[in-house]
Amino acid sequence: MSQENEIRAKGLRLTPQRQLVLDAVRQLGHATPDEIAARVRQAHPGINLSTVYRNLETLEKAGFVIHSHLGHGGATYHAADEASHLHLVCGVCGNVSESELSTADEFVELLKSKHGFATDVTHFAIYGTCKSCR
Amino acid sequence: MSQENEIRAKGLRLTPQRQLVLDAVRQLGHATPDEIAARVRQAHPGINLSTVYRNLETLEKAGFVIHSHLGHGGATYHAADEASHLHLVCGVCGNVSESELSTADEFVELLKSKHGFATDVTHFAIYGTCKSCR
DNA sequence: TAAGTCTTTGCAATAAATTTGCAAGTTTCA
DNA sequence: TGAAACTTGCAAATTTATTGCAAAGACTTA
Repeated sequence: MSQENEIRAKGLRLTPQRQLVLDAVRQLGHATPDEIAARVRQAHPGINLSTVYRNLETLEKAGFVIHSHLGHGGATYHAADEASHLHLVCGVCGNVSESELSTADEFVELLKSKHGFATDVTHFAIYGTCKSCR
Repeated sequence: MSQENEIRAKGLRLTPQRQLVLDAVRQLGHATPDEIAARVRQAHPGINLSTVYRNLETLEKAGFVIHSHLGHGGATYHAADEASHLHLVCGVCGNVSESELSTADEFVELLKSKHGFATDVTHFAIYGTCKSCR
């Protein structure tokens, strides 16, 4: 074989569906399983939603993608190697904006020193009201 | 009438179900609609889940309770007048611990000055790994 | 306190988001 | 290439939450 695929390199089987799901997550930035399925269907119309769910789970275990909780409902996925950031969700307009991880540095430090808690600030959204909705 | 009930005082009708839902939220601290229903059933076995949902919604609009997002799924409710706090959810053991609101003061300030974002830190959980799971 | 009015409840049906069982189809690797 | 292990598609089952309605209950007022 000419060049090792990254998915195979992690000991996973390479299927078109799996590769497409990973590609879609990378292209979409933040996306729900449903949005990811829609994207994959552009190249591979027959893919089943359950296949998308199962691949997201597999890809997350392998470290390719990460999910976080932005809205009031389901998870959204993004590529693990994408520079990560805080998600600021506006409760009024529903918009998701971003902030650098470093914004939370002091806060994370405090939680560690006060409670011994190792925070992953990217996993859940920061909720509030954005500038323009105030 | 002898003494005004707090629920009636807000212009809501006082039903046993409604009072029991409010009581349950207060007693349970953080609880999902399902847990609340289970608690209410101890006193009022026939209550329907949809009644619980509708009352939680009504009680939230009236300012008695507040929901936040702790786990990976649904909302949990707590009394609005309970001293509020940050929710620290451990991804390993699933435990929810608390931290004072003031822990986030600097962080909230930063988000405001950097992005004009008014944060409600109680609404979503802070996710990470707790002391004993590290 | 009984009538009238508006709200709430229980129940059944529905909806949305996932998850699971399984048979058939693929991918790997010796 | 062939056997073993893993994946997929499909349908059915779950879980969590919402909605329509008719019956029951709470309130108000005369």
